[in-house]
Amino acid sequence: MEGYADVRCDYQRRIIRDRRILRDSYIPKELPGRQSEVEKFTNLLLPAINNEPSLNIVFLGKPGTGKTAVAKRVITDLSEKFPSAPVRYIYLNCSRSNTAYRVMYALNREYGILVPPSGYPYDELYNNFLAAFKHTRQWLVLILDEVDLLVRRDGDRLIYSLSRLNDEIGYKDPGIVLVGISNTPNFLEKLDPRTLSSFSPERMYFYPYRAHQLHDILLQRAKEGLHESSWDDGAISFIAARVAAESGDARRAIDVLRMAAELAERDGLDRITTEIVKRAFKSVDEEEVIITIRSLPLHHRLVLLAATKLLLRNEERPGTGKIYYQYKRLTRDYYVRPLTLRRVSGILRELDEQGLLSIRMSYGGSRGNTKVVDGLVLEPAEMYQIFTNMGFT
DNA sequence: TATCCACCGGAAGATGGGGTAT
DNA sequence: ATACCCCATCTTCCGGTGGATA
Repeated sequence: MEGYADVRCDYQRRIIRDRRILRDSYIPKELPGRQSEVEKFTNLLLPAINNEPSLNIVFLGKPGTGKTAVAKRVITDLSEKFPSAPVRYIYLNCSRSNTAYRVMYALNREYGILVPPSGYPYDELYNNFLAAFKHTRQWLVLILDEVDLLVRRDGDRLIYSLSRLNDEIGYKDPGIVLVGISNTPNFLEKLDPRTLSSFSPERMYFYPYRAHQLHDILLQRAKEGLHESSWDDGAISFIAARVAAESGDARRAIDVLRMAAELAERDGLDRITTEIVKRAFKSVDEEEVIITIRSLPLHHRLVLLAATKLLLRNEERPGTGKIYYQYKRLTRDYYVRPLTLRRVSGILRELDEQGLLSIRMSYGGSRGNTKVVDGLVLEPAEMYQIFTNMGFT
């Protein structure tokens, strides 16, 4: 796919001006629909800039609601605007640093301490960090993105020790401002009460974008990233309306715009139309599924394939038992030892969380209670096609 | 109303892989 | 060589679960 992209660029660049702007990682100067959040977050950090205690903060909201964008926008703006403030900003994504140890490892590195990525006692890294932090005499604004992943995997000991730190530090000394970003709205309920009471963050809720906000976001990306008059206004409104109806996820809306631009260029068109956008929705769904499956371990793939095969055979709502049986046959074909039922049950849950299939509980009385697969993200035939393209049968 | 089906899901421990320090 | 540390993934064990059934 990458190879084709290069060729395409050589002979046809009628639509896309700057591909980077069509990615969700690009953070524009202005964030449409999130100006008040930018303002609120900025104000919450101002005390630290003035060398005064500042509240901890948590961003709560579904994916694609602008949490990361607001956080990054504000810290880059603040560090440019107040370059000599006694504040240091660190952004960490907990999908990579998903244990307390790894976060501490990252913090050690940020403060110039070289430690091995594993092998040391956690407490030693913590003490390293504490000493270095005190030595700088600067406030630390620590943004932990996707912090719910960290807590789910490793508990809340990191949040506990970092928020407790402020109490132990001298009254007039610089402290830590913890900013947690969570995709799960009930994140705070999962914390230990003791942790919650010393963390006790100011909550900022991020709601799904509405159609007009998505429209503004898309228009901004189009103006910056696409050539002039290379899109129909109707096409952009269509994306905004449909994404608002299904999720309000700006990341998805931007993805669709990017895909529509690529499809239009590939077809040699000079503008993005509503027709192209409709195709782009389908391509984005499929692209996402393929990427997800590629990142799946073997047994996850086999479980998904087992469910797909059953659905393909018009088996309605297969339960864990049937899926496990089918999965065991697949493991024979691939000469691997099958995992236990307990594990496969867990894998089904994980596939559900990744959005590849959807699971429902079935209370079947004398036939027992079990999880039941309601359906796949794609049609079973499409899913099966993806598997065969990957060499599974 | 007690029982029982067929699986649920938490807890704990095993396994095997990475590492440091002495 | 030995003793310790971190970590993801899986197994083992086991007390639930809720409606159909006897």
